[in-house]
Amino acid sequence: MADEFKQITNFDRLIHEPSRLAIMAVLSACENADFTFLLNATGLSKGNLSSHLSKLRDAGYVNITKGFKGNYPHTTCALTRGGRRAFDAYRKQYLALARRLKK
Amino acid sequence: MADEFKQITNFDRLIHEPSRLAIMAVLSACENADFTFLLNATGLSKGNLSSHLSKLRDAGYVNITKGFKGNYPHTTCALTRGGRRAFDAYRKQYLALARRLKK
DNA sequence: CAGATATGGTTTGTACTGTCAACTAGTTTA
DNA sequence: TAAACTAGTTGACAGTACAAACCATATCTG
Repeated sequence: MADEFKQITNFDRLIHEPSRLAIMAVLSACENADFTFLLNATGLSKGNLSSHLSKLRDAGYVNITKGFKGNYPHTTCALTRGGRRAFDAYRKQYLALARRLKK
Repeated sequence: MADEFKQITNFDRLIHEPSRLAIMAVLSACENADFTFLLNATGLSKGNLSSHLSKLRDAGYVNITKGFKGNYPHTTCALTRGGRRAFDAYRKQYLALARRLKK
């Protein structure tokens, strides 16, 4: 039958979590994005976004750069090479299951 | 831009969890399955499978029937109507994101 | 100038969840 | 009768997500 179902349990949970999946999806599309932009794009609360970003940074998936824009602090995020690789791998698994579910 | 990314955070987490997603995917394909079959199909441990099944039953997504097959206890599981509906809804969201990720 | 409000976040607390190891309960084998 | 197997369930523990509170600074408002 299908190892495909077994594969599901191997999804990268760090990415699979909906909040982080949204973040990763946005970042993979936008190349780099600031905190406020992610806030709007994902609909997450600030606290949530902050902690998920920290987790993704700790995993080495995103790079967080803090600086200033005018007088306000300003945080920009981008996928690292590793993050992009991890997301590509996830995407592959995701799409494999999608093909299964389509039928 | 895209509400699609916001939609991600609305995934039904009960189904989205990889272990349960595997279970639901199998059940949606097989119409009804016994414990051992699910064990093999998903690769989960018995304890894990048991507790996830309980959760899905508590949510009203699967129906669990206990009986005997010969002398051994025997548990069969099937999606309820509600479970099938929920899974269909999830599938729709899943595939919508898949289309996004394909590009 | 004092106070209120906005920006851009971080930290904390709580409640939930997933997972594995250990256990129950009965059956077969030798 | 003792060991090993089938078919599960339960308990304990670690990890997580989320909201609410908090912080620092900057800019308006009267």
